[in-house]
Amino acid sequence: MDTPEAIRPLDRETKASERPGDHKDELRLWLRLLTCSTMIEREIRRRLREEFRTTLPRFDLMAQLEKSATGMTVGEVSQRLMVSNGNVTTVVAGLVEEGLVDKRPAPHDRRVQVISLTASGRRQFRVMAERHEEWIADLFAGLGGSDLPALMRLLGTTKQSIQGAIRRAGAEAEEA
Amino acid sequence: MDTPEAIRPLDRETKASERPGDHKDELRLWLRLLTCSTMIEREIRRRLREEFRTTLPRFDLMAQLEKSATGMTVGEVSQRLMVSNGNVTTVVAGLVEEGLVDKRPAPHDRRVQVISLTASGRRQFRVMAERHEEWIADLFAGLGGSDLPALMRLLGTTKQSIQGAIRRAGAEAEEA
DNA sequence: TGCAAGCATTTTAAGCTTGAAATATTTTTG
DNA sequence: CAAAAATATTTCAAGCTTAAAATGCTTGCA
Repeated sequence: MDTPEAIRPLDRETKASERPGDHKDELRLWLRLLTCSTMIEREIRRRLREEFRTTLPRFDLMAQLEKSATGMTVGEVSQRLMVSNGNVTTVVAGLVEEGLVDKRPAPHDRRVQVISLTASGRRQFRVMAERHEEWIADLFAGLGGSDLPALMRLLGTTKQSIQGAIRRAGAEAEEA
Repeated sequence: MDTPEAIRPLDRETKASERPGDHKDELRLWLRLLTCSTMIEREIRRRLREEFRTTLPRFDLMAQLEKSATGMTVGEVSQRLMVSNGNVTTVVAGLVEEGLVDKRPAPHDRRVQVISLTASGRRQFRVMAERHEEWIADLFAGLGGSDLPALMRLLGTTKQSIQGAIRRAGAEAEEA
């Protein structure tokens, strides 16, 4: 009742250009991307909780720290993880509490805090990271041989597209 | 110093099967998927806040309700949105407060609450949905003509792969 | 030198999210 | 029919997240 006959014929056209102002395909794509991402994230959270009694934010933070031998500042971590500074402060506090992470002021600039894994943190992370890698491989196991690189490439293009759009929006706000 | 010569040659091989136990490609794919999803989500949240003083959870909830003429139960919404029941309760409370959503007990089963958009809610949602669709189209604007359906297809395969893995994990837990 | 501007981090207030426990109702079963 | 099991929702406690304000330090400049 809300799909008038007059519009029907266009349903077979997939080119957005032939349906000016209609972007349902992009919307569907976004929905599907979000669904995949959400399902994986939920499952990883669940398994981290079940198997290691920890959370995804903590795991992600430790993963960043593990990559750096010398430690990272709060600012660096927050940029890498794409979360706010305050967020890093909070999550780090929990990890310090558990003795997995070390936090000390930088020697030359007392504003800066340097965060690093403790020996115990590094040990525990290695165990979790190995399991995590298996979980991810398992979740993507249904993709055929050529699907993986193809998806990788398309998501690369997508990432650039997103960054471009965000940059455009930012530049627009700049002009004011 | 932590990349011994002996391992180097394999770096050119992309087939995981030739590096038993290694799933770095899947890991990179997951990271990229998550990055895309996170960047879009953050940008949409930002624009919803700036332009409409609202949040993504509220928008998503209204979007579900808009699809149903007769209203939906809390359980239905929570399943569709893949969030907990308690979450729906909270977000609905806010929307009822603002007069955008209506909530009433189902006539035949007093455990059930039926949620629906008010006239005002429906009106406001239409405006937001139109802008939202434009934003998404803009974010994906950098994808070439064939990229969109290709990505759609690959994400479909991915979704099935994930669902399979989650089902397997669930069945495993069942056996205990 | 002294002070203004800039930076890195923390704090704060508000809202989202979850899993689990509690509540209220309906359905099943003995 | 009554008790038990199942179901729908809400409440609760804990933790995550953010933007904005506050704090404390450094740097550049007059």
